[in-house]
Amino acid sequence: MALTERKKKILAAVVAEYIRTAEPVGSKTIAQTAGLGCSSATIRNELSELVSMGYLEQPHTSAGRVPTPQGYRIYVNELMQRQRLSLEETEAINASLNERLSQLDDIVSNAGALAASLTNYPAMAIAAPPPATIKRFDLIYIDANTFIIVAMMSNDTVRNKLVHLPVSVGQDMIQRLSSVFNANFTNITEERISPLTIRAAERAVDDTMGLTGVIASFAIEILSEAQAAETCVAGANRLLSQPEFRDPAKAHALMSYISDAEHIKNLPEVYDVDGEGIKVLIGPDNVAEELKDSSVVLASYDMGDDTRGLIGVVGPTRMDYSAVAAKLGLIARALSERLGGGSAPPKGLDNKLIIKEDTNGQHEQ
Amino acid sequence: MALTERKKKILAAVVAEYIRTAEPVGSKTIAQTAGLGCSSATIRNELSELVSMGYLEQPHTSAGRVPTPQGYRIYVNELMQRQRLSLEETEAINASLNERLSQLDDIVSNAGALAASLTNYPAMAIAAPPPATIKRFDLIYIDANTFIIVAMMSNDTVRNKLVHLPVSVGQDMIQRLSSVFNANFTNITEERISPLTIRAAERAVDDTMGLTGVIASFAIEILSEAQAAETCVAGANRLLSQPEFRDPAKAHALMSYISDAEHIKNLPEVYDVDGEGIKVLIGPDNVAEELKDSSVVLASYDMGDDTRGLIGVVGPTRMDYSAVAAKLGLIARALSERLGGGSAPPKGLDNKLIIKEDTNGQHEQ
DNA sequence: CTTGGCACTCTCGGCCCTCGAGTGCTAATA
DNA sequence: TATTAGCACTCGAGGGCCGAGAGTGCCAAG
Repeated sequence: MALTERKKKILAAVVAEYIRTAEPVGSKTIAQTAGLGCSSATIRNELSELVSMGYLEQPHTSAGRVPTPQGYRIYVNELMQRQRLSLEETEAINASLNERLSQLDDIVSNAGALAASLTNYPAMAIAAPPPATIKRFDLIYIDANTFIIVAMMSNDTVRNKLVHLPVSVGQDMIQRLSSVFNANFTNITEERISPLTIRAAERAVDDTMGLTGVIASFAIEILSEAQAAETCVAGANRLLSQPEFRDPAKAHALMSYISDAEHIKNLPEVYDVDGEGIKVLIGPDNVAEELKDSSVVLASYDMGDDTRGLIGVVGPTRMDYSAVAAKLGLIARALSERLGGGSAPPKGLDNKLIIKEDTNGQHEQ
Repeated sequence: MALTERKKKILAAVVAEYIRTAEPVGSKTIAQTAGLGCSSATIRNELSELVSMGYLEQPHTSAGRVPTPQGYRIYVNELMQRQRLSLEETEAINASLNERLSQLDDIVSNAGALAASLTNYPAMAIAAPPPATIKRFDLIYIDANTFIIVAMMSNDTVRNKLVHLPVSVGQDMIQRLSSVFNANFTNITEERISPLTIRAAERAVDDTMGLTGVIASFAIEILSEAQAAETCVAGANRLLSQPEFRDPAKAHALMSYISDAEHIKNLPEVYDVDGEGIKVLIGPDNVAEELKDSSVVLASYDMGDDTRGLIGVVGPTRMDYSAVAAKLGLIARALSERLGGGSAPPKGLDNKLIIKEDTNGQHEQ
């Protein structure tokens, strides 16, 4: 049986009210709020049909109705009115975006943190960059025992490493190493670097001190890092403000699950979000057992370099889909605008320097 | 009144048992477990004195005893036997350490994650590095529109930035910029870089395109970043496995507090942990209102370069202090061994290359 | 000083009851 | 045929009551 117009209105009202209050919704409430001119008895009849159609259910005989996952599905796909964010909200979001993204240190984790703070649900962000290669090596000679490897990558990031040597090395050797690596180790993928090619390079520069190996392993390391998906999870604690996680055991289970970036990285559903769209996974839609009682909303954005980034939010099935979708959509669009658009410089920056950078200093022995 | 030997034993038994079970401890339990040959009636007398001395309290008249913060204090300072970690545990910890720290990407967050997973409490890690300066600039000319800035810092990390120019620049200009910056902007702190000095440099190289400003702002940026304390919080969700956080409101409050690195960074108590010691802050010892019901255990370790790092753990006052102290101590010692010891290379590595590195690539427009 | 004994206190869990929200059904009505 | 008012029914939440059990404090005897 198809949904009559009135059934749709009633279903929408039930879902909206349940999202608001987290309590089963009764016929009387709907008669009052939904504003269709009929009595609660009529609504009751409709409700019980919606139950038998599988869109609603009753926790027990004398309780109100609660949406089923199918009910949410219909709501999300057809009934929900696209929430128009108020001007203030849009402003606020843009302000946060500007503030957070001015220091573009780590887009992934910033996008995640932003989504979490705007939606008040735990958020995650993923970026799986396209395979990168090294475009060019530079070896900077510091002193007889020290040099720096600088590698410029095909995606225009730069990586470096400081090498201290227990033995002395001449500037000429550094020179030779540099040209051999530029000749043989640029524009190739990780798997093309083999012990064989390394031995060959070693012989070519007459290296008896293992320098070739050091540079090669640095190359391997940054190549494999460059293709690893970056993930971040932010604001997991926000789960606790949701009444459905009043039970600490439940809360703990889900929080532990989503707090582990490995889990997120391995979610298959994450990898088929199409283009600009927003994807909503409701309860059992989720593949992971731990998420079967929760919902996930995902939005993708253009990171430039043919990369798409993904931001998402996790919450109870009783999630405020329309607000979340609106906010994620806004963030995704804003990010696409800022980062995307191929290699053309973003408007308004034409006469400024365009900079890609690599930062962060660490130690290693 | 001083604590008699027997009172000490009884107090220790109460605290230990309460830590184990999270339930008030009765006189009978102690008579049986503590193994001092006297009856529960005797213990009762002693217990009530311990109550009037302020080391124990009763939730209600007919319940067992629970330690007060002062009780924990005495326990931690005098009564607790230093837990000897079993061989397996030590092995396990060392194994994790080796695995996690082999990729020394980010010591701070790795140390935090490690402490959390070993103790099963939320953990935090902080490192406030000593002020660093730039030792040397290298500008790598890529093409007429592109160059890379490489800055080697006094703490032997290397930072870099890729600069795209909307105009063409000759290799000679890059050359000149490099020598001016090496002459005027090395070995100085951030505040010594002023608009004035930048203007001077600009004139010196005859720069009309703002290149000087770009390099100078990069210098400012990395100098200020280098002196910012790095912080990380890991495993906040572990709080939920503690019975004292069965109440979601409490759990949420504390989790939100500790999940925010800014809060952690600003904890004053964090900054006066002396040398090798382990510091235990019990309930009201904490300055932050949010931590008054919880305890914090802190251990510091030597990161080399005269820097001390800090790892800590947050939990209910009913924390297993002796296990936590033992584990944090072990981690701190292991880290000190690996990272510390001034600039002398760690033993066993003498004939290997010693490497300090800087990695991580990012974008900026 | 210690200890067995005993009365007392307080919490916890189970049980019962009432209250109220909400339903489903029926019969009357438009 | 669709709607509605009315009414009996169901079920859970909350409150009060009670008994069991754990633990205490005190007393008098060893």
